[in-house]
Amino acid sequence: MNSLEILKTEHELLAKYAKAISHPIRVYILYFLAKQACCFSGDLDKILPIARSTLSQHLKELKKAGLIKGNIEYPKIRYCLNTDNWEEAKKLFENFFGK
Amino acid sequence: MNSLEILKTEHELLAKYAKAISHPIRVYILYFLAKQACCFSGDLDKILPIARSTLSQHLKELKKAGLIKGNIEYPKIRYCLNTDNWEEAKKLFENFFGK
DNA sequence: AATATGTTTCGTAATTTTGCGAAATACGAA
DNA sequence: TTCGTATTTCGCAAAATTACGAAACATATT
Repeated sequence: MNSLEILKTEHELLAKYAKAISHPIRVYILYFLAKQACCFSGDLDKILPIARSTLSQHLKELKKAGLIKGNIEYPKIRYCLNTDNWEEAKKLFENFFGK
Repeated sequence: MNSLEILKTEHELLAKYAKAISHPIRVYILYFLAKQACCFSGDLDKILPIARSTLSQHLKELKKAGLIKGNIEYPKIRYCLNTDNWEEAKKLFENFFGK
C-alpha cells in the first residue's frame, strides 16, 4: 500500500467517523456517553424526543461506525463508548484540523 | 437563551460541520486547502475522479456549511478555507472529543 | 408455560444525498 | 460582437437517510 492509498484510507475513515457524528441526536448520544461513561438505551429514550425504534437505529449507526459498543445485561443493554476507536477518531480529527 | 438551548445549538453546529466532512471527496478538498492555502476548482478537477458538476456540488456544500469561501478571479474562482469557521469547527471537535 | 421488560427488526414513506451530462452563465480576449 | 474558458445550475435518476408504529426477540420471573 503506497502513501496515496494510505491517505485515501485515512480520508475515508475520517469521513466515516464524521458521518456518524453528522446528526444532532447522535452527537447528543456520544456527548452523553463521553460524560457519563455508559448508559442504557432506556435512559436515552427518556431524554430524547424520538421514537424508540429511531433511537435504536441511531445506536446501530454509531455501532456500525465503531464509536460505541453495547453489552447485554438482561433485560437491558449497556452502551459505552468504544474507547479505542474514539481515540482513533479524536486523533484523525486533530490531524485534520492541525494540532 | 438558557444553557440547555446553547448546548442544543452547539450539538447542531457540530453535526453540521461533521456532515460537511462526512464525504471522502469533501475531506480531500478540505485537506487540500488546509495544506495549500487556496486553489481553483480546476486544480481539484484534475485530481479528483468525479464529474465537474459533482465537484461543484461538493464545493457548494462546503460553502453552505461555512468551511470554505470562493473569490472570483475571472475566469476562475479561487477557493480558500473560511478560517474563522474552520477554527470554530476545530474547537467544537476538540471540546467534543475532550481536550 | 405464560408473562413482563427492554430493545431491535420490519415494512413503509418522505426527504436528502450523490452523481452525471447538457445547458447556461459570466467575463476577458480576439 | 463573437469566441473561449472556468465554473455553476438544471433536470433527472439511483441510493441512502431519517422517521414512525407494529411486530418480533431474548430472557428473566412468576
